[in-house]
Amino acid sequence: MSSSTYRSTLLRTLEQRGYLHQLTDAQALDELAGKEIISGYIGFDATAPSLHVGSLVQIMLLRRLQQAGHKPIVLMGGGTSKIGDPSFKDEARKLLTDEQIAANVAGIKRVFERFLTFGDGPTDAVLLDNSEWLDKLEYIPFLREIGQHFSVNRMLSFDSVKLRLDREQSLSFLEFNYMILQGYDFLELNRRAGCRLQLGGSDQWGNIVNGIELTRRVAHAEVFGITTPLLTTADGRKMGKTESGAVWLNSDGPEGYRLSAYDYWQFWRNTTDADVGKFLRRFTDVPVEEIARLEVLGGAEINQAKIVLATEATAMLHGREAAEAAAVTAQQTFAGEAAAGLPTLATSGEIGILAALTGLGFCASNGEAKRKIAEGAVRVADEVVSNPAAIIPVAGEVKLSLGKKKHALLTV
RNA sequence: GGAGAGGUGGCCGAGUGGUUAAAGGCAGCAGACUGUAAAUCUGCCCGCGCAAGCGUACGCUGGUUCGAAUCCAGCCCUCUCCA
Repeated sequence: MSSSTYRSTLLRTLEQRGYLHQLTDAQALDELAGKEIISGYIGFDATAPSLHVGSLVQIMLLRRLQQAGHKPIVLMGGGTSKIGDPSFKDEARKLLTDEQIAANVAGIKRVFERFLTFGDGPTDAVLLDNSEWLDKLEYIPFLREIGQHFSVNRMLSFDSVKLRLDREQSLSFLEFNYMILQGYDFLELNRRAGCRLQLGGSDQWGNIVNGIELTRRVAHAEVFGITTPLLTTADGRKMGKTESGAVWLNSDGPEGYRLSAYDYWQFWRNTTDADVGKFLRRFTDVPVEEIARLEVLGGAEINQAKIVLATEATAMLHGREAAEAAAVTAQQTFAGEAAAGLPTLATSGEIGILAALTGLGFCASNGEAKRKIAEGAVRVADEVVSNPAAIIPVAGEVKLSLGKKKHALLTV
């Protein structure tokens, strides 16, 4: 791809950094982006207390939008989360209560402030919640105004729905309406905020196109859509899992929905060679020329690029200081030292090896911990532990390791 | 409403009375090799227990049986065709 395809900064950047999959009326959008500030939005689910890296492409997309001199709108799906997006999902989602959703929205909001500048200026980001308009909808007026513009025949032909039907899985009417409500969001944002652009993952194409058509028919406004390629790792796996589960963006928040800055750094550090360039372009602000230089490093030298990736990505989310600290901790740890900055577990002066492994979340059960000990994967102060009944005396700090990558400190 | 098919461990998918905590695959974890990479090979992969063993588990609830994921009844849910 040459950068000469587009003239606007926005589209050129997006193309260069690998965010473009499909877009509607590229020409017109390119032209528009070149001459005025565009408000563009992305919808985010509020089904968990934190977003995870799976949403990071979208978050970065809004950041790029703002960097290119446009206005990002973060649309929290407080309303649509009450339904659940059925797109490409095999089964209906559990329905959440209003309280759960409100709590989730609050947790998610904090992350955006790290990536976007919010405020009242023309290109400052704003955050809206679609429950603001969806909650108040009245059924009959809605059907008359909006429903008449949707053809069921057409909706059934969308991949997102077709897939579900082809696989003989049920799709409730509730879920079927998701598409309509999401389309309605675009119309509403166009009316309220002059929004002209919706961005999203490639699985959102159908929903986005619906919104565009609805807005054109009802508001007679020309609006646009962009989707990003589905992000998978080079070996075809879906991105966003680590040894210990999902890669959450929040480092605070409820147990099970957070990930420390150190672990976040590690996640990026462990990137597959083949993905390093791709990730640097998408998830950091490192200039493309610099990335071009880094990504061609061969052999063990590519690790330099991974460190840059990890540090830059972590700095964006958790701050420069936390990122540097994670880098130092990692460097020391993998050089065999007991470094400060590792996850810690407080003890009362001694602790059973099994309790330590489960307490840190390294193992899910005592049984698993025992298996790992039997496999010779567990080390205390770099000495392999072979006795599952071992009690570790903890004076000061003791390093506990599972495998090569999981390390922690036991403290008093 | 009628007829048929089906609901198995994170996912896919075998299994139709005991040897089944349930084949196989995927995903995951660990070991070896490496560069905290990939590929490959090896081991592990419901919980508790040092172990013998115990407890849970095949949509739900009961039943038959010495013994059920497997048989029977009722219920719930899904799919296909018909009305």
